[in-house]
Amino acid sequence: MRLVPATDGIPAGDLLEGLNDRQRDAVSSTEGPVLIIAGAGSGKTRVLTYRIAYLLRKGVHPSHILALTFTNKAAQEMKERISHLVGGPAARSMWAGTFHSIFARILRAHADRLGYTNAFTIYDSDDQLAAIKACMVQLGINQQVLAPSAVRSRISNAKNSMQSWQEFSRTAGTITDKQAGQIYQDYEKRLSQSNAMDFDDLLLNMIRLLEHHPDVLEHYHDRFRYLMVDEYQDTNRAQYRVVSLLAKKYRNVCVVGDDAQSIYGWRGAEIRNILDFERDYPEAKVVRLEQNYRSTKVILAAADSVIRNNRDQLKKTLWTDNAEGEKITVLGCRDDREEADLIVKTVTSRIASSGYSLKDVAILYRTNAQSQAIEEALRRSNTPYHIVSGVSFYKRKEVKDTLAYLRLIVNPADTESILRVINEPARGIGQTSLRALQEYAQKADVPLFSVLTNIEAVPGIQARTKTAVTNFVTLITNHQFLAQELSPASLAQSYIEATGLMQFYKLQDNDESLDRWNNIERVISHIAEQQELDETLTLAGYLEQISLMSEQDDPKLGTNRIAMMTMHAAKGLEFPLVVIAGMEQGLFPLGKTEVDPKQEEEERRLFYVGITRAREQLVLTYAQQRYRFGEISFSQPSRFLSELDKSCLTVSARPLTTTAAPPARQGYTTAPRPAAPTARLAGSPGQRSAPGTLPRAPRASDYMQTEPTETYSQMPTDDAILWRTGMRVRHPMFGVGSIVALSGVGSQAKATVHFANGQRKQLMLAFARLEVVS
DNA sequence: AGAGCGTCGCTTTTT
DNA sequence: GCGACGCTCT
Repeated sequence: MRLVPATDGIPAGDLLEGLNDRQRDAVSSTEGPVLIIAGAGSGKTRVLTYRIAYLLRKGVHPSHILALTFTNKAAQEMKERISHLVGGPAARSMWAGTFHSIFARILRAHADRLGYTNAFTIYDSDDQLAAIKACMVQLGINQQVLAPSAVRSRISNAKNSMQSWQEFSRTAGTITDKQAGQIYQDYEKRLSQSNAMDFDDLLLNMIRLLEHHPDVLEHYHDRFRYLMVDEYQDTNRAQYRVVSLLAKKYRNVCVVGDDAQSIYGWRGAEIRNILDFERDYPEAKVVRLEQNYRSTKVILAAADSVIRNNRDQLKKTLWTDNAEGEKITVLGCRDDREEADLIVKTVTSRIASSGYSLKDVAILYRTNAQSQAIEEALRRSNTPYHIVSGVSFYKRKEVKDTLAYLRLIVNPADTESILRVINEPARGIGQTSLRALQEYAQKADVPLFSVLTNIEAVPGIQARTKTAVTNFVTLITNHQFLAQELSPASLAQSYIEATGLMQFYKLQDNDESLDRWNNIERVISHIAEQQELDETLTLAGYLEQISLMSEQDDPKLGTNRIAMMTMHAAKGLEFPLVVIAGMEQGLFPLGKTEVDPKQEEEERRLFYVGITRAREQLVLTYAQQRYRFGEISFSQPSRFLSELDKSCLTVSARPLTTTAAPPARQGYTTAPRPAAPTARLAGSPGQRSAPGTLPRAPRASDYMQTEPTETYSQMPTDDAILWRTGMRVRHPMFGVGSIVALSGVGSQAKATVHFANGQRKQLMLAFARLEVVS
């Protein structure tokens, strides 16, 4: 629904046309604190972007606006939409990004004030865990008794609520608490010695910076005169604190959120922040956006019937002018495999009957593990799909090793990275030596790297090991030097070659090691690509981008395939047809939520988020048994199903296995299925779900041809290009060349390319980002 | 020092 | 069902 022509040069007043009264109010209330309670589908993003555009049209300089979001995707979208409204240059010079990336940028500029250098490394949760384990080893704390991951979440929780290790230890009662406090203390020391910050530190250090350096605070007060915070219900105490600090002078702070969509409590988010806004800013203007433009009446009613079961909820009434819509289908299945097949069957038949195209469909689930069974079913039926998960590539061992090597160029003090790669590939620097070196570093109170550079001074290290260490140090320092003159991509290329990592995988020459080798190539190509997009890109900048990224860049956007993702990842998105799979006790709601009503409420809000992603049709499925942790487990339908308003539902308790049943999986039998226990769900168990048709305007996608002949996964198998020898191609790194030979088939297909610069390379077509040059 | 084998725990969700 | 980790053997 495009309400305002997105052209440049319209006066500010025209931005308000086509908005409803409440939206207009929210957009034009630019001065002073504003709280916008934005229900699902109420045009929140539009209001936010229009509000910024409105400010700009009023003459506010873009650099005086700061917009904080929760995900990169949201920030990206906001910038794009603003540049449509007011033009690219203005949009580019305003600051919009995630809390973490904006703060990282500010902290780099003032790192010296806090005792870091501006080359500081950002530790992800795996680095955190490695550091915590190392601390525990040094403290002699048994990891069987106290799980490192438990310590990590306790430290993170403490940091999120701005509790220092001193405070943490002071309030520690039990022995475990005291141990955790000790680990917290050592961990902090370890990170600062590594010139590293974890995610939580990006927030905490921002607070320290603003609180202890009045000149810096003053500077940012005048810099950011208008603050905007999206998804305010997901902010934690530390984020809240930064926002209050920044808003203190001008008090032009506008926060947008929906308490019903708060789903990050496990990460320290405080709904309290949104509930307390009016207390913090008594003069605040409160705007409620309650008209929903997204969903049918049925879907809204269903969502409302669920969320009503939560106690802690701001009262609001969502309504819509949209059509009544179709009832929600609930499908009971025998097991996860049948569930997957049924989802595919239902989706494909609705695509045929309702004129949807593949990209109109989303399959949502609670845990990533559930995607597997559904993926298989989609692949069997040759239905193109796309998994929004993103992180997995960067979690691979070889990718992490590569990045660790690169991080050491920028910040050699990074102990976690040293330990990760110093013997990868094996260089004869074993655990015994490493332990000695670390102990020495700790006693001398210096970073591990400086011990390595001065290895001769360390007693008790074998001569052979010393040579190996010296070579390792030289490898890094040499390339650090080279970094001055080479571009990030060329540097990475020669450096990673020199580490022996690629050679190591190449020599093994099996499918798996070749895969790993290719993944390393992909990282290097990726740097080359990014460098092409941004000529000023530095290696440090690239690494920061990677460490703060989520499922951001979405190469499959706009392609016609079914989307699969967790409900968390689906927040902020919408689809005409949504399937939510795995509606079972123990899976959704996940875990043992009976014991913790607060947790159950969060799960319920997550369900609310899932339901409200749907515009027209919603399908819910559950299975009586499914594979979990490698074995079959049995479960009851989710209690959330019974909370849904019965008048919204159509239930098919017995799945319709009209076509030949899939062959039974090994390990269990396909005995005749007993009637599903769904009598309490709705009045008509066993009724066939008949998808009716919701009248709607034809859209472009209706006429698009879909050819479900290829299988896609999240790995970059590009839409089939017919490669031929003699073809002219471009590689992001090596430039233009021509294909001189082809070998292998399918995912193993390789091309030998002769590049214009004289290089000859064999490249895996599935991975190398080759473009055809015409 | 490093390879090989067995055990354990694990899956929430993300910056 | 898989991967990370620890123990043992060479």
